[in-house]
Amino acid sequence: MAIYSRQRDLILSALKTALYHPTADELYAYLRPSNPSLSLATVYRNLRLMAESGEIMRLSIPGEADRFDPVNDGHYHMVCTSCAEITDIDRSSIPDVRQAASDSCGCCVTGASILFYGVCRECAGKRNDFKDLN
Amino acid sequence: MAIYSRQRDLILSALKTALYHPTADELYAYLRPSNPSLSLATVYRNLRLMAESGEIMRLSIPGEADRFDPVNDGHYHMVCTSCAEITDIDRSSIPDVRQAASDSCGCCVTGASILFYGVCRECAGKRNDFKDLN
DNA sequence: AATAAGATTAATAATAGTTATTATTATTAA
DNA sequence: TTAATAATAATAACTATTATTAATCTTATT
Repeated sequence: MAIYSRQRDLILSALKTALYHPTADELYAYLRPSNPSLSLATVYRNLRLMAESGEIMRLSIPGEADRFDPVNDGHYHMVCTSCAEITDIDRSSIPDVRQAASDSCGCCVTGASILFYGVCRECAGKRNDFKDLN
Repeated sequence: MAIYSRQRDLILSALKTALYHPTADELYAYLRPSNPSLSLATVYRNLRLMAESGEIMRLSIPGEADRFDPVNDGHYHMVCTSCAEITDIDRSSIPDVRQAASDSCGCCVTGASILFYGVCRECAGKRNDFKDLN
């Protein structure tokens, strides 16, 4: 998808600059001050278009607003159950489970979306400090 | 969680009787005729309570309403990209990828929610019949 | 450069899914 | 039995997202 509009370009570069995985609304809040005429619907629409074209990655976490990742190489994500931060997990480090799924259900499994849950390093560190908090 | 109310009992047994993975709204539509005073919010609330207590399983599929599974043994699911039907996939038939994820991100991964995508057997069969439809 | 065709926008309305509120009713415990 | 607690029905409210539409911007063509 060619960059066709200033707004799409803005949204994509904001997403690429972000150090986390923002929601549509967070991107909007970030861009709004410097682009007062930007519309929230435009943010949603362009994120959807870019996700559909495979240019970026949509990240659905149950019970939360969708988040977006500028890197679409099929990598996975881990959600910290303590602070909700999202950590990237390289795809190549996870064994492919699609064949096992195909064998199990007797049909052709072509994709697998995995969301890991755990405690991120920062939160794990904090846990060790609990004794200091008492 | 003990069965405390007639409504919760109703909702749980309807879910157990269902031959698929219904949404809150579908359960409501199913129960309403025989229980005209049942409230949709009651269905949502009880499903949420039972999912939180681990009695049932909430199934989030991006872009769709949440679905529910009466069996909470951590099994996985496959969504047919053709007809949207959901097939259960036994947990034991899929290699555990949590350790690989832990190793990759350097933190403790305790859970993995996997949603497989593919074509169910019925739809795969239909595909072979395309020639008959022309 | 002018212009016509088509795409994109801003603004806002609308929708879907879900949760919150509240007065009332049911359940449990004393 | 009665007080305390919890659940309900009905409905309002909320959040995330998409649809609508008139106006504006792009692009290709003259």
